[in-house]
Amino acid sequence: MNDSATAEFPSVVFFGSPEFCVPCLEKLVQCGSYRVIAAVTQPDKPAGRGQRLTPPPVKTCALAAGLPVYQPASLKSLHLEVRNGQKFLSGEKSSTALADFLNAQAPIDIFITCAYGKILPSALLDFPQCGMINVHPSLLPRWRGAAPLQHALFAGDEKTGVSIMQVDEGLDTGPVFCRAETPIEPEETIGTLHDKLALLSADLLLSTLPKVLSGTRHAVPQPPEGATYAEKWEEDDWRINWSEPLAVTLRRIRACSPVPGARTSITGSPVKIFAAHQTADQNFPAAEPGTIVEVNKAELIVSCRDGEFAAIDEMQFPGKNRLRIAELLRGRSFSPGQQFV
RNA sequence: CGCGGGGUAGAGCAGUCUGGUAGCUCGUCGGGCUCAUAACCCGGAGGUCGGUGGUUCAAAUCCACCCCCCGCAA
Repeated sequence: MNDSATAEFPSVVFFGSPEFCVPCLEKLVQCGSYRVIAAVTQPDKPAGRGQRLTPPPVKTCALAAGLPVYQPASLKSLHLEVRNGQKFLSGEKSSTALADFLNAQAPIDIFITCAYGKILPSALLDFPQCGMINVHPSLLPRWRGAAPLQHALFAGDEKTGVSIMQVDEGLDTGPVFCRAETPIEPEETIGTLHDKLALLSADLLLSTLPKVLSGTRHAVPQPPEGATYAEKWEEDDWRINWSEPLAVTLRRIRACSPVPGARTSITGSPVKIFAAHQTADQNFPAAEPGTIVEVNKAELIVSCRDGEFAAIDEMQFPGKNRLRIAELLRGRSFSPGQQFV
């Protein structure tokens, strides 16, 4: 056992699952200033075509870095007790191995979480010296919760960002150490925003972590005013309602592009729309929302509410590739009067 | 073995059920018309119909296996 070389580095355990938090884990490992002793992530799940068991991205990243990986199905049973001034975790079933591991590694300096995807019990929050901090991709207290990126984009916010906070019992309610802002560009999609904030998260984490560990940065409670919750971004949110104002429809499309794709349907066939814009020329006959008012070689123009018109730029039919509108129109014909529903 | 769709010219598609000359829109190349054009007219090039094997006088089409892509559901 020779840990004299590493003993001086703060020890951390990383809790995270999706692609979004991979840059955080990568930078944490690569910067060489921390002893990342394990990654905790969701269990492998059947995913994709064929339902093959698929590891969460964080697992793949952690294994590549040679880190131990724990994937408890549940953390609910974790319990903390103090014996002779020493903290001990105990857990049942799937969390037993993690509890044993953490006890063996104690004392641990800090737990870091980012998009782990499960509620973390208070027993865990109290175990490390500095508790647990969370990297949350919004400007807290705005957009606490599961889908802050989509909601910031869909609400038409002009800026968003990343907050690093002390985790407490509530849902993203803990005091905030540090925030970083970034503008939401007019053409921003969930894809571009995701990538941007994933990198910003990693940068902010690395710049904030030393101050948190040294106690030189204190967390400030979130102001109660301005708190909003970003519910999960689900199927209802993906569906285009052509009776909504055009601006809402365009933001919905951007908040769903490239995944999962904003849904609508035409002539009985479901379709996804990935990009659209407001037409410069608004000189089309008034028509029911969702009605095709103009089709030519390069354009498919749809009526929305209030005499506004959307030109569809990218669309996909089931079983087919996602296509720019001009390509799609070569193999498929539409006529004015047809309805998107 | 989760369910389903698909692979045909550079792009997007039809043709497959009911086997019998390889087709459409666009692009591309050449020519024409025009003050001009992304418009229009004429002409050309470009395909071993995803792969392998089988059935047949004959396979894009029917049968078997394989490869790749996409959608749904989780």
